[in-house]
Amino acid sequence: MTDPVTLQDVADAAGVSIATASRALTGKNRVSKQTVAHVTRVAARLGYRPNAFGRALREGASRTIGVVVPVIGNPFYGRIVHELETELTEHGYDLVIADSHGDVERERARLRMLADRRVAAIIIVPADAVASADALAEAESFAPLVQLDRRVFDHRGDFVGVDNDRGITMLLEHLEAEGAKRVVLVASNAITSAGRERRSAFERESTRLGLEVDEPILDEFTFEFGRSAARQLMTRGALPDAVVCGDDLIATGLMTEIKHAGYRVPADVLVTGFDGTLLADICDPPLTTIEQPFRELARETVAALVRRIGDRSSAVVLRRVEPALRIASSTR
Amino acid sequence: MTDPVTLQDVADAAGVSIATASRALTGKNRVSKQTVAHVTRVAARLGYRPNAFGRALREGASRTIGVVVPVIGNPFYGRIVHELETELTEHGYDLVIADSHGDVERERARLRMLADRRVAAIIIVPADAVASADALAEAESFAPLVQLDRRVFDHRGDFVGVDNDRGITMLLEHLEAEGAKRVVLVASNAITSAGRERRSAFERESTRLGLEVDEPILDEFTFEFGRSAARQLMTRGALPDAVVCGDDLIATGLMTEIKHAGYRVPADVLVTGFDGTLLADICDPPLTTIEQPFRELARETVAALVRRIGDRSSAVVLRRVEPALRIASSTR
DNA sequence: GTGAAAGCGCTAACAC
DNA sequence: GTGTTAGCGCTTTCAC
Repeated sequence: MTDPVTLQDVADAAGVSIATASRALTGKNRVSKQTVAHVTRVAARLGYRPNAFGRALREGASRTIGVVVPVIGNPFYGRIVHELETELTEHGYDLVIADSHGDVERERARLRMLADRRVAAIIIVPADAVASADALAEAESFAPLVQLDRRVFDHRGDFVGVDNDRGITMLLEHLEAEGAKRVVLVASNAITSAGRERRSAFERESTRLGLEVDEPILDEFTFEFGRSAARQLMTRGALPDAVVCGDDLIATGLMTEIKHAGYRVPADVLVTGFDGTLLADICDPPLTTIEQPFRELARETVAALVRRIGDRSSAVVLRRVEPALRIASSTR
Repeated sequence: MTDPVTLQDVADAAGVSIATASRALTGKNRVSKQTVAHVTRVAARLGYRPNAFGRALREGASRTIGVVVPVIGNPFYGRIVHELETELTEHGYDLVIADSHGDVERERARLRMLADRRVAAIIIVPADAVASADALAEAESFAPLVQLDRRVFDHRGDFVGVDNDRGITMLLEHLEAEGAKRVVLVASNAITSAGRERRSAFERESTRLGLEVDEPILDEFTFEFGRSAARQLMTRGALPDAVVCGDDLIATGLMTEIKHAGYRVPADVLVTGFDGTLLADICDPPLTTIEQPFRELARETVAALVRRIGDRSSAVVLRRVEPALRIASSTR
């Protein structure tokens, strides 16, 4: 580890002042072409890399975006982060990732960390639609903030997410067309806007379509819960015609356990997921699910962010992106 | 967004000097308990947050670790990153994530970004066991660096990874015990140490066990390739007794396509994966695979990192972690 | 077109 | 136990 080369070193080696070296390298001000070429060459020869702290300290802001998600290991968020990384890199931003583990206190701590680092802005999938409010408000006093996928009810701020209502509606209409008469919802009981939206759409649409609705089973977004929900469902007696799951993870867990008990999907029961992750392709039968437009979500989120960074007082953005119904063998 | 509160603001409001305020808040030097309490209270009231740049600039290093993985969206790396996040946070470090997209040039760019940010150290899963050498050497001149999961052949540096040789050996012994006589390898052709190790272990052990070996099919670590490999395999004529796949993603893709063509797993052919991700539980039948000890890998990596940060000249660490064979229905 | 110098926020060495 | 001050690397006035 050699001593880092500073701008002063470059200036000395090039025989110019540090100011000229700075101007030559950033290219922002009038410097002779000759000097620019010379300094650039010297910098390259010395292996000069600008110190991001010096620059950020001076400029009062970094070129870094903080991203907070509940669980990076969840395929859905993994995919989201991947797309955000691609999109942000194209805009010249770096990414700092934080994992809230779905816990509000941890989320607060991670947001403070991002604030300390003077990130240019924050993208967050809030852990809780109610309890995250304080931490979000605090964070927003430090940096522009955009909510992704879920939003906090009391927080007036930018939001980009899929149209959950539309997704559930498409699923139920599809199930009804496939002949389902009795349905049940298996989802997370975490207090999230996405969960609420999906649940209320489920209730409204099942009524509208004249479907019989069993008592929902609610817990968390995990494969394990999907399995446990299946067991609960089977002890209730006759299975409903269709199970609408909160996400692909729950759906695959549930399907695994149901098949294990000797039932067949879709012959005995239809099953649907939500998100359109890889899991939906991998399970057997492949899962009918709602495809989240990952690329578009990332693009819209970054667009909102850039707008917000440019003008903190611009109108609040509430962007609903259209999902797609992906029909597979689990429902026909 | 109110103007950020600086240490000077706190000092003024508390009626002490900036140095005292600094000492009171960092708690590193002798200050009266009274002053500490007072300054702490004032800082909290003002909503003071230390500027990480000022601190890092002064201290010459940040409390941030850079992590570079090929694809964050891949469940295996998603899981790895999640565990690293947990472990690093416990040590008081933050995490900056970068995605190399498996591309050497992009990897170089991301490593430079991390160097610019003066990360305290770097954890990397190199994209290429040969072509990544230059970028790694350059990065290591800026910050301590630990390789995880894969290593660069020409790079003498710390490495933590699973014992791939042992994993493949366990798989083949298991397959042989299940009666397999003819086997084939379906894996990535990317030049990675893990790939090489698994492949040479496959060749050596299949010979040792007296197994007949078909020509391997090599491409990339994706679900899609798994499917395409299955099609290639089926056009060759009679299927082998067992297919050993480079990772769970390939295995699940392959299994999907094989079943689609009417073959049964494990009745017609045995299939194994590698990594022990969620995918192995979700597919049907569940996949026999090699379980990577994710927690332990993360722990060992961070331990090596901390050691290296503490003493840049300490002996090179080459840590092989023991995998476990997880037997499931795909092989019996 | 270029140089000198101030200052971003912080910590630590040095006084007292 | 507390205050004063230098300086980390950088950009940007302000002179010339």
